[in-house]
Parts: sequence; structure tokens; C-alpha cells
Amino acid sequence: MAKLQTAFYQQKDVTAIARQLLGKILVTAIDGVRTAGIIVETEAYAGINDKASHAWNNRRTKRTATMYMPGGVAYVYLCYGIHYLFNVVTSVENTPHAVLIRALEPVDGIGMMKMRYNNKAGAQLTAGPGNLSKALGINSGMNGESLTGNKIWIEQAAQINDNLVSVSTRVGVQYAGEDAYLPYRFCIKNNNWVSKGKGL
DNA sequence: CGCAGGATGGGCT
DNA sequence: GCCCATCCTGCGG
Repeated sequence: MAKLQTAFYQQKDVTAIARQLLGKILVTAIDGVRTAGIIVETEAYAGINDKASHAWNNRRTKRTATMYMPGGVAYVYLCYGIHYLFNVVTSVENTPHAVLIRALEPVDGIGMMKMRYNNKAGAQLTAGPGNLSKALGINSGMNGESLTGNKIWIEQAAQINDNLVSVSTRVGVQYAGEDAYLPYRFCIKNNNWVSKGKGL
């Protein structure tokens, strides 16, 4: 299966990338073990003009520096002190756009995912951004990692038809004011792995 | 069922 | 100090 290359990640329209990522395969290879899942839910964060983005108003910190890198690297950060959230950095250098991967449908290495998860999970294994990071072994060490290398990457797959995609508002961004209402969340309809609420 | 609460750490006012 | 782009558990009805 072909890896997505830099040109894909550097497209200017971050919502178009978020939309196109649905149905593609997110893969990690750690200690020779492949774990992979179909991307079923994404959210776009549109850089300095998006109040929900860490990089809103051109904010630069040690943490957000990764978002300013050229498209095609991983942006991983710790949320609520517990969960690592995995984002794909998009667009060109100094344009801090990103796509948050919110849910996967497991495909390869499910046994390994369950081991990493280390509880009675089955249904929740990769539904929700904190869960999927844990299942795929994604942590802060992956921050800034290239998505065209051999640790973590995304594989090409058939485009999901528009009538199977549902568009809605993003989760957990009430603080962003009117930007909280932007239609920047993309899910595959009727997929059991979409986080909370299932299906649509 | 549903919902409140806790875990836990970095970055900002 | 306090706010979070979260998730699981345990409690009450």
C-alpha cells in the first residue's frame, strides 16, 4: 500500500485534507510490530485565524512549534495530563494548520493494541483521540516525526463517497466562541468506531 | 441506563 | 492557580 507523500500534506485547504483522510490507513511500526486502522473521524484546525487552534493568533510556544513545521509531520501533545492526541500537520512551513485524528477502525495488530490498552477494552479500543494514540503506541516522542518515514505514516486508500460522509461541529471547543460552530468535523456515517454518539 | 467525578501535566493569565 | 481538542469508573434511579 502506498504511503501518502509530502505533496498531499502540503495542500492549502486543511478541511479538504481532513475530508480526504477519511478511509485512509494510519499505521505505526514500533519494535517491528505493525498496528493500523482506518481513519473514520477527523477534525480540521485552521491555524492562526481559528480560535480553537493552539496556534490561534500566531501563538508560538515550545509545544506549538511543531505546528509551524512544513506539512507532513506528526503533532502529538498531552491533553488533560493523561491522553496523547495525534494530529497531522498540513500546509507549508509557518502556516500552522493541522488535522486531529479522532477515531480509527482497527485493521492490523489488534492483539498488540489490546495489550497496550491493558484493560477490558474491546469496543473502545480506537474510538476517540486519546484511545487511538494509546492503542497505536503514539506518545510525545512521536512529536515532529515525519509521516513519510518508517515509524508512522498514512496509506492511500479509495476515496470515501460524499454521501457516506457526515460533517458537523468539532468536539470540546466551546471556548472558541463562534469558531466552535465551524463545520470542521468529518466522520464516516454508520461506522461503529466514530467516537461518542456512534454512527450518524 | 445517565451523569458526576477523578486522574494528572503543560502552558497561559 | 486554573483551564483544558479526554476517558473510565462508580454511583443512583
